Amino acid sequence: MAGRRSDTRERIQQIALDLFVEQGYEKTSLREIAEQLDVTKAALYYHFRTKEDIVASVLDDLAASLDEVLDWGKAQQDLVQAREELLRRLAKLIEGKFGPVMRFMQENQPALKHTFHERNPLVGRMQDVFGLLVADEQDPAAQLRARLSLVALVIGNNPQFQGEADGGASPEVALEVALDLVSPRGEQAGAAT
Amino acid sequence: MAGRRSDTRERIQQIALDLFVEQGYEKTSLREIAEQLDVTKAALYYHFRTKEDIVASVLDDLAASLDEVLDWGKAQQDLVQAREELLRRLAKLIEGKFGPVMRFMQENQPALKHTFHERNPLVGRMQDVFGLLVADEQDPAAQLRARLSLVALVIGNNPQFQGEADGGASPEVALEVALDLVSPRGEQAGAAT
DNA sequence: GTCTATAATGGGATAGAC
DNA sequence: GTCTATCCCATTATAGAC
Repeated sequence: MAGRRSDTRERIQQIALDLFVEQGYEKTSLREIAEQLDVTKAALYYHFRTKEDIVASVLDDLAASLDEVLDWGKAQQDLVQAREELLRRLAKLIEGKFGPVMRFMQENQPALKHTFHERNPLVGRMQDVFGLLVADEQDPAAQLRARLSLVALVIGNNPQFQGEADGGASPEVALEVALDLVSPRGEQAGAAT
Repeated sequence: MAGRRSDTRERIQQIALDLFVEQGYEKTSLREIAEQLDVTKAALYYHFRTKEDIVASVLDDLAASLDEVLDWGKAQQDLVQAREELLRRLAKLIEGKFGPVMRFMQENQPALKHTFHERNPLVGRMQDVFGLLVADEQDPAAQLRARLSLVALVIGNNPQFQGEADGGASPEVALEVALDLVSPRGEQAGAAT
């Protein structure tokens, strides 16, 4: 499915996202994106009406994939047991093609808040993710840990951080740390995995 | 000390930083900063040679305060015991006037990497902080947890996140979570605090 | 120490040919 | 579907008066 008719649109999404992650959304100009694609600015405007729409389309793609995970999670009866699998599925997403998008979101929060304020399809879904991930909604520490578990996955899959570690490992380590953050408090030692 | 002669420079730092955190570094123009201060752009250029210098001066202030904490930490013999106190001192910094700067750093990483690449006085010091915070340098998971502990402090002190939590607490919760992240693995349950 | 006025540059976006 | 050429606008930064 999806064929290959006019993959230019996808090439724009990929190159643009890479540049946005590397240099930031505001610092990256359409001229720069066009140059890397060997096309002109006007060509970009054929595929996307505005610069913002490029980001919006990428965000929509992530939202769609996130919905699959969320639908699965909401259908589970035993949420305590589902939490671990939920985190694994999120990790798979971040290890795959959505790592850059997540990193973009984490490193460009002002742009997301300011330029995409209400048009961001991820805010509500992130709330849902945290809702599934956290055991006791009345426990602020658990709320914070749930957020940190996602941060762990994103940081752990960041090539830059992977280079720093002596051991070298990372996506696996990130998942291990993330799982520990959402596992019930008070009785874990070295179980799971 | 510090008197009050020409507090305009400090007012610029504060207002500018607030706007940088709120809207992002690139989206905030000097005109906007000047308007909030009821002065003109040219006035800013009397106190700071460039827009970048405003950020640099704020970063330098944080670096100086960080050095105090680092000097104390490096002087400790029992690093295992010092780790907890180290984190408390960092928490104090973030609870105080440096919360916005830390949030700025966390939410504007592309700008910091791109525009301040080698001129950022914090990169080396952050490495030092993590070096003190982590027990086993060969353990990638511990490295990641050390980084997350700082993220926890910053997020926990973010007013926006404080509003989300039902309980309401936060700086204390953030410290609790952060401490747990750097405490030796495998034998903690609910101790400390 | 702060102002007005302006230079110089680069950005996003559009019109219309091909 | 991609191009050339152009418009309009905001930005950083400077010059020089007060």
